[in-house]
Amino acid sequence: MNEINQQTYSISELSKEFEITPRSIRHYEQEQLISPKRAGSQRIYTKGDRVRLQLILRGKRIGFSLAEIREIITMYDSPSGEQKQTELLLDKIEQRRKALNQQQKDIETMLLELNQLENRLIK
Amino acid sequence: MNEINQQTYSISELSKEFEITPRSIRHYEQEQLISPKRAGSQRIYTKGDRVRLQLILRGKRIGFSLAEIREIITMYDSPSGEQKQTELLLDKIEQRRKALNQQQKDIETMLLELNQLENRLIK
DNA sequence: AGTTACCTTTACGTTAACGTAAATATGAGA
DNA sequence: TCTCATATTTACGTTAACGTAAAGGTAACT
Repeated sequence: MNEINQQTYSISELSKEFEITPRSIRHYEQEQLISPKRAGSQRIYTKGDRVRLQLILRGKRIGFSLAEIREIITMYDSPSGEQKQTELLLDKIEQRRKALNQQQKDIETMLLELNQLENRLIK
Repeated sequence: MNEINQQTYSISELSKEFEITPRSIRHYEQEQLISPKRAGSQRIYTKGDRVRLQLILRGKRIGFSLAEIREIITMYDSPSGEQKQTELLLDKIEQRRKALNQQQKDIETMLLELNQLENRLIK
């Protein structure tokens, strides 16, 4: 039992599921964030591609640029072989983490401010 | 003891403190996010303006557009008088909160993924 | 064979958030 | 008075992230 359960998706299927335009998905491909296979000229997306698309959209919601998301993605795709490269990756991971932690703080303060504002209004 | 401790800032002082260009600050003014007083033609920023600028930058770090930030700011400046308006404001607050909660989730998943990636590299 | 529903590539258009340059004003110090 | 630092307004330029045609290919009904 091999080669079974290889579900794939068309571009319109994914665009409907995630509520984005096909144009956006093609744009992400053009920006090297995703690389679907082809059947002739038609793009075919695997489950892995779908996961990657989810990662892209998650990054966008957090406010990352496509360039930043590409950096993250290429970290995932790194051969994980050479030591020097690994150091660099760990560095970048640490940077990302710091930015994300800062965002967490920012979000929490903003949530607090919203609460205060709400209280002012309700009172 | 009134009218004391009214510290103010010039545009370059604020731009240095927050590591942004004066151009950006003027842009925020043009977009109605801040409204400093003037001494002749020169802009003079009060402590309140400074706080507002911090709010702007915090919003930016979270990934908000200037338009969204302006919405939040105008919520703060609302007269808090009419009931109908108040309802609308509470609605918008709720929307903001939902978006922020989603972002918190997104950030946490991304932090988890970074951890996994790191473990893969260290192992 | 004709229409319909998707798909493709190419390419110009648009918006946000500034960058950058030019020309000008102003107060402080040498 | 001259120069320097800092300020102003005006306006065109730039980049990212798509939007929006336009022109055409392909597989499946009718």
